[in-house]
Amino acid sequence: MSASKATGEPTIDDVAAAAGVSIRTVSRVLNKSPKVNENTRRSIEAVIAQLNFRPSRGARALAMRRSLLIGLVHNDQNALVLDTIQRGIAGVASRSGYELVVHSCPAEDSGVIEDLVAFAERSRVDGLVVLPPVSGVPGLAQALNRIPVMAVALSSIPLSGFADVVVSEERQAGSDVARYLLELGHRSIGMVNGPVGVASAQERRAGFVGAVASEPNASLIEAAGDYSFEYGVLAAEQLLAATPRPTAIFAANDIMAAGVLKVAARLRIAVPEELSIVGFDGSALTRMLTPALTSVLRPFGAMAATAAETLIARIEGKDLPPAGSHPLELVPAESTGPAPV
Amino acid sequence: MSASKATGEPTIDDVAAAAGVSIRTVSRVLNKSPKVNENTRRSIEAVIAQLNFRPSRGARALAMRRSLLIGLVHNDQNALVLDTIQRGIAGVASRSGYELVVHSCPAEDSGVIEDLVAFAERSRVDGLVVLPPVSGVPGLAQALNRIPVMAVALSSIPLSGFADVVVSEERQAGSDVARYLLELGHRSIGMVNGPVGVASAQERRAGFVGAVASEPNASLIEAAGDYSFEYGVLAAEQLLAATPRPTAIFAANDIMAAGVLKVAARLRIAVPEELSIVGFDGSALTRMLTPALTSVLRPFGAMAATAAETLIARIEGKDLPPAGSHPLELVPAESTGPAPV
DNA sequence: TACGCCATTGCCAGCGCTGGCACAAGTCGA
DNA sequence: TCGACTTGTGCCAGCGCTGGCAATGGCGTA
Repeated sequence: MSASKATGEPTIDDVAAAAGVSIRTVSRVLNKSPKVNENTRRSIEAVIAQLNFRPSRGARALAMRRSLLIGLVHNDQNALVLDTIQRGIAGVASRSGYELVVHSCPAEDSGVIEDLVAFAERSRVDGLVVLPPVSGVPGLAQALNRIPVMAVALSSIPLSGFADVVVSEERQAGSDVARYLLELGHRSIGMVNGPVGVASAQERRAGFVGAVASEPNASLIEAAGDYSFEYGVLAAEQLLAATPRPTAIFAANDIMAAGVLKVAARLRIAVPEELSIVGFDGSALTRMLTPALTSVLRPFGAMAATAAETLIARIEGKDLPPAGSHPLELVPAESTGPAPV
Repeated sequence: MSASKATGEPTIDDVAAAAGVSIRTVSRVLNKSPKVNENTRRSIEAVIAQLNFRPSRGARALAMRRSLLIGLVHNDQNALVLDTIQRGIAGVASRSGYELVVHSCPAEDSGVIEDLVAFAERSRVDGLVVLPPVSGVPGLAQALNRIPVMAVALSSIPLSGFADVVVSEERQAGSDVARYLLELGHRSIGMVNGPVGVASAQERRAGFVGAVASEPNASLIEAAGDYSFEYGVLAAEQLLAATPRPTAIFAANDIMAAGVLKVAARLRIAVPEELSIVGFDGSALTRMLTPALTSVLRPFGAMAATAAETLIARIEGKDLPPAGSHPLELVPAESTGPAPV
């Protein structure tokens, strides 16, 4: 009954004793139950603050049959925005009493599902947030059907089998980029695509391709990509060897755009005078490159927060309107300019 | 007694029943206790595999009076290497039954300690790994004295008050960079320093400054920095306005080096013909810049793994020899060359 | 005045696991 | 052959918390 039986930490019993109520009432306060008298609540809260009491996560998890943990799964393709995303999720999660457990996927495709399932079972998280390109792995949703899973930044194409995805307006953004380049006078345009399995990349592409096609004089060449810098380099070498050489290239993420920029420098093609380059993500990288990269800003923090909110609602069995879509914003910088005459 | 009382998950009781032993013996197998007969162990492991049983983290934590959670604290200065570090920690942790909980610190200095203490109490992690520059916050070690804390990438200077730090050979690396630049013929040299509170940055600086000073004809100008890109830009503007203008600049991390590169481009100073630039960290950024950045590769994954191993040993009360130091490697790339004549 | 109802609060029984013993069985030297 | 060990296993008692009731007290209403 007295203070801190084993660990030295105060327990709910200590709080109850000090406040002169039963532990059940303290528990109600902790869980924000409405069935507690306002005065009682206040006095208990005062005792909690005074004792610096924190409920034991383990005991709570055991009694509630939940772990109060949310998992985040990603791989290093997201390195540049990982912090933003983690912050977005952790903020929402901690407000609801959850903590964020992260797991990096192996880089290779093979074994991703096994690895993820093992992680989910081992860590006993209550729900999972998955970032692309991991979320594009076929069969993932099925393999993880024991717990709620949210995918961030997938498009509205229900390709992936996930019940819940946080969407952003990829198609619109793709067509925005195309129109921007067309208005600058570009007619010979290249595109470095994102991974085939990632739906958002496909929507982005669809928006871009559609808008370019609407201009009769414009031609488009595409190259495959997987979001990696190396692939950006490869794709750029391919595109810049084409005849006629593109005067503008849209890369599906900033990292591949950096690869394009790198190749342009090596080939002594002036950016933006001879070649305009547009990236995607609006990551910190855009500022660091020379010239600074024109890119499409994706609100990763907000998207992650939305994902976390929806996920927690699902875990707790609440109904929440489906997450609305997030707008994307084209941010012009130094890497784009009028088409050369 | 029968299967899966509440959550549908198999419990240790199910395993014990199926294997025809008591739950205590199953528990011993789970905890790798040596006091189990080899045959018994094998048959229990078979049942565990067959039932796909995973011990409940909550129950385990409650009974062991530990959360089996390790916290990682960082802020976005580490964005580029965050994934590597998380992977390094998570790998070691999961092998020992721990999971990694991450927390991003607020960017502003004020309130970092309060935020961290709140996180540590709320999440009930068993131990914490702290990355710089967060680890350089004065008073942090004292505030977190309830749980073991490891700091990664601090130097051997016991400035910070942490009992355990994973060190790397910062001083040596600093002097390596200096000698490298001196051998290339540079005599007018600039340095963009790291944050004042971060001991590793100070050691690095000491090694660099000392080695430059050993060359009688060499002169050094320094500028303050805080690891951010913006500060790299500011520092570069300052250094490149000096007379005589430095022919080489060493930045305390890659991100600030990117800022220097940016300013050089803006001022139309050719790199490396007129100005050599050396970064620090060996992050992915080095490849993405043009010219590719000469940098010092820090083995973040290995350092993180060492930190995790030592931390877990401390949590479990084991004795472990203090973490050895990690060597750093200068990796020449395109941003450095002979001093202009 | 008696009854039913609502707002609060307390009691009991676990959640699934591990620590500390006690105990059964086998081993060995005297 | 017997006690003294060693090895392997089982039993009991929680760890700190929450869920489902039952219990309490105050009040309006018939």
